[in-house]
Amino acid sequence: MGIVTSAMGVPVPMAIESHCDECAIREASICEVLDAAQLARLRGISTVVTYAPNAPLFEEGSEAQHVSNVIEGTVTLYKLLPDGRRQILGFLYPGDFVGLALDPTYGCSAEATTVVRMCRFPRERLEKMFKDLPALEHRLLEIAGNEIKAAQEQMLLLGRKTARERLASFLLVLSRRAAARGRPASPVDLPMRRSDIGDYLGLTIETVSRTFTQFKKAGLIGLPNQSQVTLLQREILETIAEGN
Amino acid sequence: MGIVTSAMGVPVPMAIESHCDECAIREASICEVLDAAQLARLRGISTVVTYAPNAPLFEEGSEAQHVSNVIEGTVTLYKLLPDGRRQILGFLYPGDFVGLALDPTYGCSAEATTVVRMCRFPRERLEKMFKDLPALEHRLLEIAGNEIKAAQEQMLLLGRKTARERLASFLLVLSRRAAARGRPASPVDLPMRRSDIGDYLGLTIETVSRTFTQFKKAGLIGLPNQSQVTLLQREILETIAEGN
DNA sequence: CGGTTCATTGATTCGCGTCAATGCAGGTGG
DNA sequence: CCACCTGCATTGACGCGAATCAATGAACCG
Repeated sequence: MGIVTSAMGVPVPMAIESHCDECAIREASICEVLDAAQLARLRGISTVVTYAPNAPLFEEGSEAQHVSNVIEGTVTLYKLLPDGRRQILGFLYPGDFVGLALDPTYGCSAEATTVVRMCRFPRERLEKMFKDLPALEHRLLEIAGNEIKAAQEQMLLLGRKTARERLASFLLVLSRRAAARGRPASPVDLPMRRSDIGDYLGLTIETVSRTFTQFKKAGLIGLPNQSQVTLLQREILETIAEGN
Repeated sequence: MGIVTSAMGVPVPMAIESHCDECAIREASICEVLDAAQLARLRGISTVVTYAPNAPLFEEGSEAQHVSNVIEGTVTLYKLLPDGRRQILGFLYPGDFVGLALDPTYGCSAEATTVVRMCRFPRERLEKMFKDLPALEHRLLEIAGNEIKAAQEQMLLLGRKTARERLASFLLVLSRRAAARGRPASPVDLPMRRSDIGDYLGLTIETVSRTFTQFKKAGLIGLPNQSQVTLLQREILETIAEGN
């Protein structure tokens, strides 16, 4: 493996690879809309980089030099208040897109939750490529639309749902997401810590923990270990998540 | 003026006009990136519609037939939980864009807050036009990026800020928005009701009201009437909004 | 084995929600 | 012109859900 942090504390990728022939997520990423020739051009400007867990990818307000696709692992996007309060905006999984193509500065910070491999494009070069590959821009607009919808759902959650409703919603989203990727819908993986879940749902660690045990005692979920949840009563969880 | 609601309760536009030569918001809307010839094509598929206050524009989950630009008035976007809890996702002002171009169903509901005039495009026809006018799609991607950033800021507010911080943030955003449109930054207009502010900030009417009077007593704002706020101590409000 | 990190659980506090009353402006009809 | 409504905003009293503070457990690791 490689360097994770330079002598000056500046984060740098752990490792840099190069190709995308056997890319595991190609059909889920921005490349899916391109034919072979176009893909070759895109590959020309892409680099695969690897980050260690907890490595910062970029910080809010800094110049957005790259735009990336997650290939492996999960990435946490968040914003901070000056006193340290944190709001996690999302957890990105393989296939997810990082960095708005057209904005020259990042609106939030990002760090690797697990070991992360990403396919990275220099933002400016990608942008120039839009002129020749309108399909690429179309695809990004599609992705942006999905993100907006997800953000709106999250605003409903943060503004109006109770702790129980938030956690139930969270578990179901993870479960559906896993199913959509061909993974089992039920033992749901939680690659993040309780504090991350809390910061994502606008709750404290303690409330997250208490709500987990409450669900467990009610027979709605099983907690085989800290990072897995079995959904035992999916329908009841769904009712809870919708606020009934 | 025209019909506001048909006999069957189906909402229909109050009035329909036609041109966009003296459009007040052209440079702020999606049209700004087009030259005269392109604009003529776009105009060909556009209609100006007017809605009365409280008229519903569309409902979550329904088919997205149009995509529009607000010309005049303000629009409220929101989501509901089955028991009636409401989260307002945003207030749209002249120049703002309604409806993600690429999604065939609406992810939220919308209604007119005031009298509203909008420039409306049939979604499918607009989409077809993308092929010839890539600049249009580029502009939409830009708009989507701004919306994502705003949504992220709002998630921070809803998940982590206190009532005071939320209201201060809200007033400042409105003030900056007004200034950016060449209006005075200080007596801020509140075209929406207290309950709308509450549903936008994830608070109750009462908390919004109490926080207003708290700010007023502290000399931070003035409340000449129910729908206007004078920002007397902008810097202090800014400190509060950032969480200090 | 002690140290570190994270999760759980309990006791208590507190900010905001809930419930209820009052105020206030605009509109309508007598 | 006034009495009365209606819709909103304000204010107060009280309660609750989640935060805070604090202790204990559990897993992992050098």
